[in-house]
Amino acid sequence: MNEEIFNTPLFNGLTREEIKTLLESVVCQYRRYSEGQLIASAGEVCNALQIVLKGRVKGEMIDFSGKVLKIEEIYPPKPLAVAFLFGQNNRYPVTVSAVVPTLLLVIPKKSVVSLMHNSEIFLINFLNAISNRAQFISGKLRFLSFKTLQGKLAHFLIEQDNIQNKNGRIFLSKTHEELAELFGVARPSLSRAIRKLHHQGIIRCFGKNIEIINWDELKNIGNKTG
Amino acid sequence: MNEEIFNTPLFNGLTREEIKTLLESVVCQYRRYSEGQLIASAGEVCNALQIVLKGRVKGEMIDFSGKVLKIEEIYPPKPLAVAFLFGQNNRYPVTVSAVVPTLLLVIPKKSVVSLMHNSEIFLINFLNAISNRAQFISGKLRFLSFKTLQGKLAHFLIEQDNIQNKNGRIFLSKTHEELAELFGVARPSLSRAIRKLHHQGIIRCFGKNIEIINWDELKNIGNKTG
DNA sequence: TTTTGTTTGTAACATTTGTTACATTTATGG
DNA sequence: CCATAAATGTAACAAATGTTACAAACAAAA
Repeated sequence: MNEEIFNTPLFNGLTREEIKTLLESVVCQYRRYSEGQLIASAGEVCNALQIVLKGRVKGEMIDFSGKVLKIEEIYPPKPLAVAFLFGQNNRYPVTVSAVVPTLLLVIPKKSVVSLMHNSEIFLINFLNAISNRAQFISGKLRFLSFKTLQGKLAHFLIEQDNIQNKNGRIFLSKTHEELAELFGVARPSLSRAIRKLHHQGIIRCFGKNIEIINWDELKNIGNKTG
Repeated sequence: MNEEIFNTPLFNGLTREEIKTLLESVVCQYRRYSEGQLIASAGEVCNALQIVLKGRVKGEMIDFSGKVLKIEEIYPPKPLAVAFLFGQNNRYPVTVSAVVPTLLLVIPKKSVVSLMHNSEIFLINFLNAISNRAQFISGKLRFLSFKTLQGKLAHFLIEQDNIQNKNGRIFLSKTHEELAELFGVARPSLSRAIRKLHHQGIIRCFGKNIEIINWDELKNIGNKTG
């Protein structure tokens, strides 16, 4: 039995013995994939829970015209597409393949239901997993709902201040390039937006450190959402 | 017992008797709200499942500066914030209030867990509800990821054709105003985008009817995502 | 230190979208 | 049928962002 199984958030709060017993009570299997091998195509029905135990897996969105668009990577010991096992349209939204040699634990939908019946802890963990996913996407969506770049930036800075809790002194752990990517804009545009806030006397910049000076104004800018 | 309870998707596949028995086995209550009354504030911990049985409920997002931003309305017999009952950050993302006099069925989180234990059908229904929500948001996110208006429009038209399945003949059930709102752009901008596709010979317009002529080009436009 | 590559600042210009305004068409009620 | 309101087409201009290019600053390695 692979060691990573015991670290999966889905089995959080269960002892090793309990996990073993649970898994022995249902049908499930290991599956190995070689580098680059296809795991599931976008649109394919998702009828099993898959947990990455070794290696790495990526999801790619393929466009109407066949161009590859976006990538999300999943590392052990995380499950894969939890929010697409149930629901009306339970199909993979992306094409999934192994980045490196990968080991998956595959648990058929029926077995997942059995597990939820046999263990309330697993049930709660599974609900948490889906909910976390929904909440994560929901946050992203809210972020994108800010129409202007200034709005996104202001929102981001305020959020970062909440997280870092350094009283208006924020350290950017990402490069401008990465931030621009996150915001969905070009890098020079982000530079401009930062410069503008600086010139307006709302923030002060020292390299990767930013200090918020005028809170009221910053919050007002975050205002314009659409 | 309110009639709408038997129509809730969460009790789909259960007989009236089964639903009655189930609900009598757990703690839950009705709650009435008058017009405009606050049901839950954004940020408040969500520790009960709420089902709208009568009336109407709205969710409003409130901004850093206190301005109201977006509204989503929920009608009977739908549940409220299913994706925020579990998960790490199980707090209401929006402020919820009653639009008209409203009756809610409130089922505490613990009772929900009991229900899932007592009825596999309810369990599956609940999983479906959360998953549907996640899938819905996920789709919206993918939609917003198209950077250009032309891209969004192209994506929308192709999607509509898939849904309506009329071989490239699409009927718009929404006004341009509503579509523009959906796309997050101004109405004249949407008009321009449509006109452009028209002038390029990619689509033909007859009032609310649109016909796709050049599929390849349309798909190529949807290509530009970011 | 020098060298090299990465990150950042900034400018000029192109493109896209927003805003406003108004004419035209299309529904709707009387 | 007319009268009115709503929805749509379109133009002119403003504002925001993308694109490209290059220089300056910084970091890591030789």
